[in-house]
Amino acid sequence: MDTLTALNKFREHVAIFVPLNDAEWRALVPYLEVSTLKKKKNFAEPHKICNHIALVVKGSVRFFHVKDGEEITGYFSFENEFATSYKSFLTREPGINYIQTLEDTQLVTLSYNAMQQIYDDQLIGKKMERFGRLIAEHYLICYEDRVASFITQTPEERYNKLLETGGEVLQRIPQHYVANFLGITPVSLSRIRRRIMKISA
Amino acid sequence: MDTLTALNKFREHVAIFVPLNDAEWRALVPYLEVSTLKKKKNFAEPHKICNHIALVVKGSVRFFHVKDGEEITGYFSFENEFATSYKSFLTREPGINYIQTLEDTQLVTLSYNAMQQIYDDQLIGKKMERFGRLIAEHYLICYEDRVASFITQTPEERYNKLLETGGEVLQRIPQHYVANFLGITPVSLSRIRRRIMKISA
DNA sequence: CCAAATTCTTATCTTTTGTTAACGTTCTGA
DNA sequence: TCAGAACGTTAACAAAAGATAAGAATTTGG
Repeated sequence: MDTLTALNKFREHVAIFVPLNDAEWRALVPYLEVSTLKKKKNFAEPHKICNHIALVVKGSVRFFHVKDGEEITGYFSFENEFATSYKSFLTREPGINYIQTLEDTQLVTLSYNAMQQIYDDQLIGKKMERFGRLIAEHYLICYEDRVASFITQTPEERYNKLLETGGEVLQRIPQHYVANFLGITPVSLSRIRRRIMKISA
Repeated sequence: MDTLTALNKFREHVAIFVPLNDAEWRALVPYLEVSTLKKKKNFAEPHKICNHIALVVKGSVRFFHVKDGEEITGYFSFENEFATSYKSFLTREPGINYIQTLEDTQLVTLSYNAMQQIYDDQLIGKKMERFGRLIAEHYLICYEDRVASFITQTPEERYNKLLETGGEVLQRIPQHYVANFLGITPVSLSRIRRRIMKISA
């Protein structure tokens, strides 16, 4: 995808939260960067400050922790979703997880410094504050649901819910990543699937 | 606590995120409400839209779901912490959980409508957009950590971490609420505690 | 194209958790 | 003040999950 198309995808996606007129868009563009990462390249790493927030315009990324040498996958971002190691990005402290591309992936990114400049911009500052707020609120809601699912549901219930609602993850992601995402081991997910098979059969 | 003291506590707490000068504060005050709830009163309920965000200036509240007639506690807010059923508040859809006072509690609240008016206010709109953003970002980070703990840690590890870091919850909250908070049953937490006792003894 | 790596399932065994119930203690509200 | 409710622990059993390993199928990368 060429740079212009990528930028336009970004504009479209931002418009879901705050529509920008042409003048505002022109003010924003200089802050944006378009980058392409090959498969299995890191966008964020532990012990490093995550300096960018990215919109995935093509491809996908995976969030994971490494514990005792094992990768534990926590999240995914597909096309038209944002990705950043939020805590590290916001606090300017080293992060604790990887964000890695699952395939060749194109990103439109904003650096932390660019973000702060934008917030203080005369023309678009207020609108972008709102944008930042709405993005944070959006992901806050996602996490609220997710924490609720960990507290109120069994792994099997979480998987069933994922079957009902979530398409993309189940289609495009290896099952052992999904297991981590649900908070269980791959072996355990395999057993849950068999259990469900037997019941519905 | 009298109304003026409560409002000043609110101002102080907001100042952590965005300091307000006197003119700005005077513009904000008319939107604020101070209310007192007796112990075990609901601030939010399932099937009802949560219309307010609250700062707890005195007392404490507990978030919980009800599943199969059982209460499952997910969170607490103590003094100088905000409380709202975020998803319901933001999406204007009925919530799925209770928020209930644990003791006689005093709150400074903002209604959803007030919030929207404030965001569009000429004088303080931009600053309050930032405030809303920073609050959402703050709680987003809390949730990011919490989800990571569910994915990467065992219940025992989560409890040990809580012992290290969290004071207030452990001091002021019945143990079976803490168990829910950790994603396990009260019986299981009791066993974990015994296990830890034996090791450290 | 083929060897190596990855993925998923299955089995076995161990550990942990859930469930239910009992018991003593503490708290609470009428 | 006093009876009932709530709380924490423990026990016994069932269910589920973790750990490890083996094996088949698939994918991948050189």
